[in-house]
Amino acid sequence: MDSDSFIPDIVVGRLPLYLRTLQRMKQEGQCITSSHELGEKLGISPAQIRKDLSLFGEFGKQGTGYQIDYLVEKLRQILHVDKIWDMVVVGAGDVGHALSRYQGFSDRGFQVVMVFDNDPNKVGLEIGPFQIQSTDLMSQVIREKNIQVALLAVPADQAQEAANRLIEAGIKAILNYAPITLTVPKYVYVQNTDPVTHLQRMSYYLNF
Amino acid sequence: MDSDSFIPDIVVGRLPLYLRTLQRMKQEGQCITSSHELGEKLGISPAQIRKDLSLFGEFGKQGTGYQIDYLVEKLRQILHVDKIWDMVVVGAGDVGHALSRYQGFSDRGFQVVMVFDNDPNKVGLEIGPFQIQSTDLMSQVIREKNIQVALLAVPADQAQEAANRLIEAGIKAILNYAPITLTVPKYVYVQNTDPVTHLQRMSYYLNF
DNA sequence: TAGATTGTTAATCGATTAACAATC
DNA sequence: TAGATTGTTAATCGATTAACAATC
Repeated sequence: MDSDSFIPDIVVGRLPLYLRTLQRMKQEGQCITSSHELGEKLGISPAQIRKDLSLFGEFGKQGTGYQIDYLVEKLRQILHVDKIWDMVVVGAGDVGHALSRYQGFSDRGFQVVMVFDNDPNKVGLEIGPFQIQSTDLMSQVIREKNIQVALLAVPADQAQEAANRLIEAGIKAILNYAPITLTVPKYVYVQNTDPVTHLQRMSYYLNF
Repeated sequence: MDSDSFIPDIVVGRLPLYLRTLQRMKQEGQCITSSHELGEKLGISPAQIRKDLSLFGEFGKQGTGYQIDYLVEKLRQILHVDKIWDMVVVGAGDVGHALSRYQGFSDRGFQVVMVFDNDPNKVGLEIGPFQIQSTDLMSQVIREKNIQVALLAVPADQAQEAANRLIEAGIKAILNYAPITLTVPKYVYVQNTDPVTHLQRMSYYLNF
């Protein structure tokens, strides 16, 4: 291991999958696993899993494998989800609604703390456990609470402008649900989840 | 070009992004673009875009670039979205609800035709423009209508079983919203959209 | 024509895998 | 001990980029 070495982003992208699967094994009462078993479940080669993990340390034991508890803890530290990140939801449509009520965040290092919409008719309405806030207050709240993560669920033609405002207010990571490629500074991280691009990636292989 | 050659999946994965951006340019009235301009918008090198496209044919003109209309049409054919694929939504929770009402499918080659849930208390309720159907009818409907695409939005602990039933009924492509790695035969395509794995990929780079 | 941009080749770069000594 | 599995190196494989002739 060489803890100062550069970690390829493609490796970083696999770590959450390892963590998710390990936590599931743990939940099912399992205590130990191997790169072979984990790879089997994920469709990833055992060698790749060992190589990925070895970039961060030596977490296993020859002849035995990996203690699930310990590896989960290490991965949570590596991915910075050994705390809970506050997030804002921007856009109180159907997607924003689903995100506001999603139960799966808090176990895994995140929580929604506020929901914003620029439609005055929506402001004040209940959405899950939140009251919809005006986007007029957005920058201030983000700055005051030092929020770094945003879930962007506005229509495509408003997404870039909303992203600009979020970044200006200090947001560093955006999970973008709008079907558009955002232009952002290098220090801002974006992940896209447009359902249609995923579908089109599959329809390529389908026959009519 | 060599139309019989194997296309790497990583290339297939970029084509929907090209298509999405080109359709947006078209919508804004633009007629011509270049690999340079497209790459600029997507954060992809011009050489890569030209190379990717050249795997499928010669779509551009030296000195000029690409006719957007023509390239859009070709990409739609390549990705098999020059028709509309029928889809079923499985799971009528918040995510299923958002998917059932999502306005962005039909423009881009897909449409939801039915929504299923195994909760008898939900069956019959309205969800967007649909009535929730019992999963008892699911296999039959999928088979009769020859549906190949499913949006899977059930809780994690029911996802594998639901996937098994879908595959058994003839589903070939699953967009999986459950935070779990599905085990499927090789002829079935799965894309995952777990929001938390995306978030964790970003939190790795964030500082407390 | 001069400038621009394609399609394609060859070179570079990076990621994956095979193999094995170390060791539990 | 014998069997299993790690961490790591070197080899292989694949993807990206640089460069340029062709040509609009």
